[in-house]
Amino acid sequence: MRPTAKDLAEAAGVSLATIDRVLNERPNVSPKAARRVAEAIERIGFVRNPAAVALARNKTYRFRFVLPTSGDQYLSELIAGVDEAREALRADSTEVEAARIAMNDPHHVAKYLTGIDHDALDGVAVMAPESPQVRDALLRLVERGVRVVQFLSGQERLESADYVGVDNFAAGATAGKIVGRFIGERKGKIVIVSETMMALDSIQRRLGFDSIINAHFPQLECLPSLETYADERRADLIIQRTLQHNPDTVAVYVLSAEARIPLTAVWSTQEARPLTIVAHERTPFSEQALMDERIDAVIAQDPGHAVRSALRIMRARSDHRELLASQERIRIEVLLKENLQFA
Amino acid sequence: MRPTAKDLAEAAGVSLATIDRVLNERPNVSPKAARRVAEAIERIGFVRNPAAVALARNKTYRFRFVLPTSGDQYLSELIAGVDEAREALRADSTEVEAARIAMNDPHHVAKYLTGIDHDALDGVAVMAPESPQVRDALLRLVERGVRVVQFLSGQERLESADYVGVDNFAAGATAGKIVGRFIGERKGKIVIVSETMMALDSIQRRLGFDSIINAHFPQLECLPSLETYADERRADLIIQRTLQHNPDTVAVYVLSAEARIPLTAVWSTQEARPLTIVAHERTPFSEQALMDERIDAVIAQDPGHAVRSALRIMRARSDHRELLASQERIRIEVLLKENLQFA
DNA sequence: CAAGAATTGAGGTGCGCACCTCAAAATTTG
DNA sequence: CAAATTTTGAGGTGCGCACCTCAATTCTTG
Repeated sequence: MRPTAKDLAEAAGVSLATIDRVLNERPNVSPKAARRVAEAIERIGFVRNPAAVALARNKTYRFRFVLPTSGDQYLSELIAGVDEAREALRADSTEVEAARIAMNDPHHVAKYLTGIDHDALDGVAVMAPESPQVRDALLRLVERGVRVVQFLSGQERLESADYVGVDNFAAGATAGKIVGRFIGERKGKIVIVSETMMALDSIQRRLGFDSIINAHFPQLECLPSLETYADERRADLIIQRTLQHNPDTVAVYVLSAEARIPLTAVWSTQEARPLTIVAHERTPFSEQALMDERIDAVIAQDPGHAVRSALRIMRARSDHRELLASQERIRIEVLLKENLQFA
Repeated sequence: MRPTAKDLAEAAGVSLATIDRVLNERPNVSPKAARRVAEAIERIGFVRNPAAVALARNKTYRFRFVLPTSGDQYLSELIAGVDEAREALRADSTEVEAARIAMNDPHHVAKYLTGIDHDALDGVAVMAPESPQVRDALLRLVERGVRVVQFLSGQERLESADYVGVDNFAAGATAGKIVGRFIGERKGKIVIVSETMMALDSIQRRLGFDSIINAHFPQLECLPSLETYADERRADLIIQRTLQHNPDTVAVYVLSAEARIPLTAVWSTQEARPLTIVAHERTPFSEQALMDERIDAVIAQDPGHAVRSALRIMRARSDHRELLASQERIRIEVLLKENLQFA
């Protein structure tokens, strides 16, 4: 039989009350008693029954995802992931919500974060661009006892918070390797498109991409990043112009999550010439384009996994529990037409 | 406040005893009462508290992985995954064990499976090659109330069991696409090595690989599969001979989980000539070879994820619970040097 | 309509732990 | 050494549910 707290009390030669004080880190425990209990835990292999703990505590957890208002299909996938998790966790006394706020003004984001009621919320997963104000607001949240996860965004990593997402330098490098190897011996230029190069993740992806191309594929030349600012007209214009000025373009790399606008522009200008095209994130658009062989590869991070991972982390931190690191590593996935695997 | 069984009883206008009968599918419930309870569950949004259920049931789950005795590094990774899961689930009254049995004689495997004590075990995850006898033994286990998962192996899929693992045809196709695109325009032959072509998964991978090469890369020719039978001497011999007879070889595809023996043979014969090499499964060997750029890509299925998935499935089946399908899909990962991401 | 069967309700117990109170014992302090 | 303080123990309650018993009620069936 698995030992209970009562068995532990006997083994340690103390009362149940003292066991309770030790296990729940209550005050008024002598070092001697603490030692005896710790030793007994080791000796008899005591492990608290999480079901009993959960029942006795009878606590409901509240976690919030803070996501941008703007955003295209990938954001929808994320929202879907949050909804799915909310349903799945309803049974476990865990409330999951998603807030959408405008991310263009860091001051506004910081204000929102500061305004969060810290005893109504156990954790937040924040997807916001880097800014000192946001950074400070996050730190203050942590100080007030809210578990913070930096979520899929190009934030400077905080010591006191967890990060969920891929290494964007590596993601860019992976894209670079795929582009380089798919093109082969041919010489030519690579058009690189981004929504904005202000974001840290875009910068890191670009750096990773360039590092591989420069080191391994000297016959290829990366053009300066084109920024669409999520503006369709602007995207059409600059992409058309760039492709016309560079008839020796052999590849297009879209490093933002949303590839629809730039690639539509590419395909409208450029009908016959075969380009190697690599984009980021699995969305209905990129899925379809992979199936149609209009995109060669997609570098992705699974949004559902990211959401679940953030929740597991916040939950574990709330309970002062360890977590299984290997399960929380978000993979840099390489998707081809062949390994899409629809469920 | 979240509704409890008591609230549900009130809402349905029945007693707690009837609620208990309905929830736990006990006999002697009139259709009328069942309907009233079902309606009330919907109406007030009742969800059983899993912590309370677990505590009251006070059941310990026992799951066993049945793995082959032979096998190299990938099997070690699997065992490590099982060990990790065992530790993680110890708290949840779940015992996880791994049994190693010889898989060469299907009769022996079937006998082992038949000998399993079905009330001492809640579920088994079996990694065994296809055979009618094993298939029947698994079916009998299911009939006796043991949850069965067909685990990472080329079994014919059973209706009454779950499958954890990738679609091997798609995995082979993915390998084919990578090989084809990495080689580019060049003409040449592809050496394909397998431990054995008796296994269903090897056959499926080969079919997937061929289908892509034939359809998209007519300049490449797939040679007949070389079978090593896990014999180092034999591998050296046949691989050397094949490479010498086919000086126009441009790629090697190893479709078994263990790439060490065949690739060592390749590298020893073939020093200078640059070959595109694709193998399966992430192991210390394949990791190192990727880092050293002696392998170009690895097609992998995460063993840790597979183990956790199998356990989640067996647990959910035991509790008659639904599970989150999206979480249980094992991805066909494409690993390059760039996206290895050491933890 | 009576006897049998099926259904329902009331009530109790226990799962393992958190959280609380109060008194007793041990230790520290002036 | 006495008083103040800290530490410890005993004991109780409740979390939400599963599982059990027994009596009361309703429904079948010949």
